Amino acid sequence: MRHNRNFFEKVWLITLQIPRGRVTWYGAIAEMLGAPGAARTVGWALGALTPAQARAIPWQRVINKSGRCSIRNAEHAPADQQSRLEAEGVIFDARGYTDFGRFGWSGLDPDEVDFLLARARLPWE
DNA sequence: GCCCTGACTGCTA
DNA sequence: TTAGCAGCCAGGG
Repeated sequence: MRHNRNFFEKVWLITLQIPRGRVTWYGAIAEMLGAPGAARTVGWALGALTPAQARAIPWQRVINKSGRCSIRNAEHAPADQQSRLEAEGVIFDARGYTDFGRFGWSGLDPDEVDFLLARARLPWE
């Protein structure tokens, strides 16, 4: 497949598809984009959102694979991300872990990703 | 093209 | 169970 968008934009488009009250992890998004080892780059892409863009992208629904919030951003602390998710109905235990079995997003099939990247627009486009 | 950075991961101790 | 560490990869300088 061939896309004109850069990796960051692809990450944002995928993130937009995560339903309210569901979460996924960095590596899962990287895998959907055909770059299984690029989990760190996914985190970087979300960190690169401007404050205005961050209001349009549900970045809080992407957490690390262990089920915890690992955000490191000047604008937001892990506790902020967790409370945003709790406001959507995601439950965390006392140690800050959530259960992918209950709140995990099933993700997109390769053909769905293909269609999305070819057709979807980012909110500010 | 080389080098550094980062909201990650999986393995080892 | 937690901590450290090396590999990971796209962008930017």
